[in-house]
Amino acid sequence: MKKGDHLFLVDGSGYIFRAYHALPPLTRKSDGLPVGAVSGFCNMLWKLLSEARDTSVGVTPTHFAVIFDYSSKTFRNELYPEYKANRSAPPEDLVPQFAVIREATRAFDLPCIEMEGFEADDLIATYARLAREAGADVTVISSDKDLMQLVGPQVSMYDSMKDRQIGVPEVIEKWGVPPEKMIDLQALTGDSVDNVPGIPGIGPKTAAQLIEEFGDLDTLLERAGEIKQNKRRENIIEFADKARISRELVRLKDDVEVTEKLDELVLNPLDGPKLVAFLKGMEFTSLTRRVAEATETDASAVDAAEVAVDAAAEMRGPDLDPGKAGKAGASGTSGKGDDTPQGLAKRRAEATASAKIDTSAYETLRDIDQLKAWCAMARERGLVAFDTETTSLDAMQAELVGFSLALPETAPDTGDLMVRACYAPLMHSNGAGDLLGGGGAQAGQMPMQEALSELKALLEDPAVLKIGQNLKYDMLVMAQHGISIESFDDTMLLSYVLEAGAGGHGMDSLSERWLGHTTIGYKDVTGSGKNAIPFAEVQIDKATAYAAEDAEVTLRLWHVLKPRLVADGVASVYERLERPLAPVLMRMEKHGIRVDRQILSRLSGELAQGAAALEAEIQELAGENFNVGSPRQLGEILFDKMSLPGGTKTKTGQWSTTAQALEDLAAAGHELPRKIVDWRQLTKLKSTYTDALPGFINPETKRVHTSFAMAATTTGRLSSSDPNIQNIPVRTAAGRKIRTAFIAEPGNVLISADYSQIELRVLAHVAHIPQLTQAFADGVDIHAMTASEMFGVPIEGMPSDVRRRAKAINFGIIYGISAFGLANQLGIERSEAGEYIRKYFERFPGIKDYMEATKAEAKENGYVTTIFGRRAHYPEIRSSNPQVRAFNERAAINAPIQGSAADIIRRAMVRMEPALEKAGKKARMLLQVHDELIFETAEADAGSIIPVIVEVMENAAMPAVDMAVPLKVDARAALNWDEAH
DNA sequence: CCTATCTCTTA
DNA sequence: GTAAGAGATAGGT
Repeated sequence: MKKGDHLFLVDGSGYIFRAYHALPPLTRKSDGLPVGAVSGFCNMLWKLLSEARDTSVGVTPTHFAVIFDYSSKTFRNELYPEYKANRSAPPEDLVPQFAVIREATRAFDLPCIEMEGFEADDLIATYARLAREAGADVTVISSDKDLMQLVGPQVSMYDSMKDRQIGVPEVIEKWGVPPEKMIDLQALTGDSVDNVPGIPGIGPKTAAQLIEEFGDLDTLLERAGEIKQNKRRENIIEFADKARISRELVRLKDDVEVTEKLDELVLNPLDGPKLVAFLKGMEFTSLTRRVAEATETDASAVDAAEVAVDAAAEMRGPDLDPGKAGKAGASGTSGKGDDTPQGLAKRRAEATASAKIDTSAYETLRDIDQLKAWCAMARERGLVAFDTETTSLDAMQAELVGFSLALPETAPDTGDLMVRACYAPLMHSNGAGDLLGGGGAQAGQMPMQEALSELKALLEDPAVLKIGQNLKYDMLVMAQHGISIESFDDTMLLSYVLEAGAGGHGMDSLSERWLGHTTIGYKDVTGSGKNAIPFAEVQIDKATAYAAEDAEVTLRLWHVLKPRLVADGVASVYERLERPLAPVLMRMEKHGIRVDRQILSRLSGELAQGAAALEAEIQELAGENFNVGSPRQLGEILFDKMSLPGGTKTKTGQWSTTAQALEDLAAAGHELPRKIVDWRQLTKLKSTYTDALPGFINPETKRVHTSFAMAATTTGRLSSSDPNIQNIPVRTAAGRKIRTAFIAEPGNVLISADYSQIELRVLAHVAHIPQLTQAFADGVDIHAMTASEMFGVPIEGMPSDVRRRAKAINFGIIYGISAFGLANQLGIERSEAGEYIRKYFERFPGIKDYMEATKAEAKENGYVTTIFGRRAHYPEIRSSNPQVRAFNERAAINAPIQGSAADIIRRAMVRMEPALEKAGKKARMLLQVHDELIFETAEADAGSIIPVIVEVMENAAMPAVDMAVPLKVDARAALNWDEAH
């Protein structure tokens, strides 16, 4: 930037609030998204930019930036904890607009700048100073008096709503003091909106007069005794300290270490189609037309952009209200009269939890008319809790035994929530195999088909919200009967979004936690162990108490948890990453993957042979027969009997026989440990995979249907079980053979598409590491680049060991590195590992900053956040036990990285089916392995489908987050998983 | 029969 | 150093 340049700085946050209050309320897009403030903001930007192109107007910007508040927690809160403490929460319909306005800024191709710990005003002050020092002129687009201290010969302000220029004369005219005295003036008057104290009884007029008389604040405070008016004199003397604090609060910080440099703010020509796409998506018809004309864009040829209601704004929503949010969340008061989302959520929780649950009051639906009556009531209410009872935990093999419903009612006297619940038994039978014959249906059950057709009408009615706990399971059960569940909420997912890491999300623990109610256990009705009976054989009255209670508890949980979604600012995580994924995963599980029984059986035989041969050799070398699979017996043989050196003990005092320990012994020339390692590999592969997998082949579908758990991990990853397909071997040749058993149907192929280095890319983005960002932009080998930076070795011809070390360090960083862990991984001394880490931090100082900031955030809030707003809770990070604490710190450092990557692939999965549909190709998504998606499709279609898959995956973060680093996806098709991967 | 411990597989 | 699930053994009930 140079003399003659002109920088425009838009006070985005200030503008949002002004536009919101100035414009007619309740301007909404057709999908209900409130967009009034967005509309005002876009019109303002367009006006500024189109005038900028009109050279007849005097002022034309060469550089441009829009600045936002990041959160209200700034250095000012350290100075004065009450700062902005009386702010009320932003209006509910404004909250979602914060994110959209950032999106709008990007659509205009303008830099969108915000920084944690600083207000927009500080960033504006900093850029204004930098530009001034470069000799350029500055216009601040705002009318906020807090910014008037910046006005001077090179800096002026512009009130875009009143179309008014604010220079030095205007400041003097309005406030009676020149801009440089504005700080002193505000120190005296204070600010009730921001809770800046000032001096009581002094307003702008008196303040200006005092400053005129004494020159500045310090002089005034020194000579306050000279003031004639008694009360005024006393107040100034008494509250002198408050005035000094106030001065520091209103003084803008103009030396923030900003990341975007001035030259990056240069104003580029508008990208017409991009902006038109956004405006079209927002349904701003007249602005769309104006922009299309001015940029010569054919609006009809541009697809409307998806509008982001992203997490970032919701994250900040409650932050804007530290006072009330904090009080409502933490104090024990009932929050009566508190109309913030936090207050409402709290009142709802208290009212719901205080109610008694009576499991003897449930209705059993015996005939179809009773069911019809309940369905009619559900339609009237528009919402119903629903739960299925089945014969199996495996939803693919489960038979429907009955279902329960629960409806909300309002108590006439107190207005509290009351719940009516019922159970409809469908397939209960008498115990089979006893002397009386048994096996017949229990009396008083309605015909299955009629019941199902009533149920279908209810579940598929989008006007009735279905509430369930782990509804993916019920969806799968109902899908077997050709029934889908159309609009729904899931209490398990609500709980997961609200408090992943803070406790379990099963119904029993949720009921204890939120309702203080202990539910009837499944085992209480079925018995356990060898006395257990199938649920279908449970007496109907007992089943009614159990099943209807589940529906009631689910409904009550929903009443408690759903309002907290908005109160806690995590609604978009639920709406975009959790709820829409449930039916997607349901279909993946339902489809399953074909597994070749013959291949596994052959492998089992080979493995058995190999293991048997090794076992014989092992017994021979050991000189006795022992259980090779028993670590305890093995440890005694190796370290007591044979007295091999270097043995270590586990925490329970047993000899450690880990693969690493055995490898070390093998390296020292001992034959036995090597054979143990080999034997373990073979038996592991056999027992866990080749023997176990065939047992998961569904007899009906002949395919394997894993179960994906959506609420199992703290970070947002999925987990897989029954069988776990996320740990199928890949690293060794022997292990990979197991993957060859995962095959496509004849005529089909499997496609595997996986993200390349997604976690390191996320790290580069969240920690703002320029070298990493550049390396990914250039597509260079990231580990080699790291090695080159650290060890000064050129990338060309780098020894593989140097790269290996750098790779271990990169992974270590993601895992919250410790010298101990890195030393272990690389087999080097801890001191050497510590030296590597020191060097790494020296070369990439941003990483250290990121780690410290993340730890501090976790300690402060009890949780950390992904780039999409998902929270991972670490309550034990404040533990007094240093080991526990350190472990939680590492986990907290890892969670935003692992979790953001998990969010990205979730977004891809949610968008994948519509994208494939739109491309007109039939392809089924089958599996997810953290950074990889597996599909099956007709062989002839693979070539045309791969680009669609890659496109969806690589753009999955957009538009909610515009990553600083490109995402890269590799995809391949083959007849089996091993070759596709 | 249930649970804890140890080990090993994946990203 | 992060995140998972699962099998075998051993020891309690």
